[in-house]
Amino acid sequence: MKIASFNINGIKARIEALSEWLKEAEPDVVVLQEIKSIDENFPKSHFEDLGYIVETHGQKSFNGVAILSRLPLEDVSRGLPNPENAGRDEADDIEARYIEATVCTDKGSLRIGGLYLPNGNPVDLDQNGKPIVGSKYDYKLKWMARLHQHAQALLTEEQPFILAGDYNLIPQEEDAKHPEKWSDDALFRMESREAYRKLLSLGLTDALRARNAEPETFTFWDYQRGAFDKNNGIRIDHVLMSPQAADLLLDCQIDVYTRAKAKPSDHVPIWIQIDL
DNA sequence: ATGGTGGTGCGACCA
Repeated sequence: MKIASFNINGIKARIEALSEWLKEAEPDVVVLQEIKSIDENFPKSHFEDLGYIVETHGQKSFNGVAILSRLPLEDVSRGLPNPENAGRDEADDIEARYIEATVCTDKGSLRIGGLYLPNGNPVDLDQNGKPIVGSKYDYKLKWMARLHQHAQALLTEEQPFILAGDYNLIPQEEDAKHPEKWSDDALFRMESREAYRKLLSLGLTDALRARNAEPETFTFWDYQRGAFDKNNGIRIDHVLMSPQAADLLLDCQIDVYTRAKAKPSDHVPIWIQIDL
């Protein structure tokens, strides 16, 4: 089974590029981020005609995630659980950033979480250097804490799962062409990286690093200043795998070539092949 | 070096 993650930066602008890549790459399941569309406006039938089931979790103008699958999906859920505020504060879930479903085959099933982690910029700190409550950076870190709790809950179920998407997170210096330029950025700051490291230390495997040790392996290049031509990129789209899922991992690749095509997203797809 | 580009949806806001 081939499973991919792709931040498309707007379904309306990317319908051609996404369709072309689906035909070339033939993934069985794709999690999409930044569909920037409400559910009603997502071109569902277009992708159904290409052989995919479509499940969306959209919102107007910003964010929005989706799952496309050639295989049957079960138990689709939208939004990340919010244990701290369950039933009391819906504000944390206004932004559509998480969708999850189980994909079933003859050999077994796999739970797939598709996520669009908050960017977190600008970084607003108080006099003590702590993120100001209610700021974008605070929202990012709190969202990461919720993701951590959710991953913990999934691990206790002992079911193979993956968490794939745009993490808006540069894990290490080697994941940026110019790491020094990112030192105060929410994508690379200490608090963000620490939260990511803690998530991994639950026992999750970074699929790309498990299969690929090549330097300068990026998934995002800014549209400005010819960033792609200079390979001035960052690795922020990740596929994390539970121990049971990681045992099935066969390959992990990044489809860099899509960034050189007409009307590209600023991100490129990352995919895994698993023995399922 | 100041978002310089690009997306959404029609005025800003987001990345």
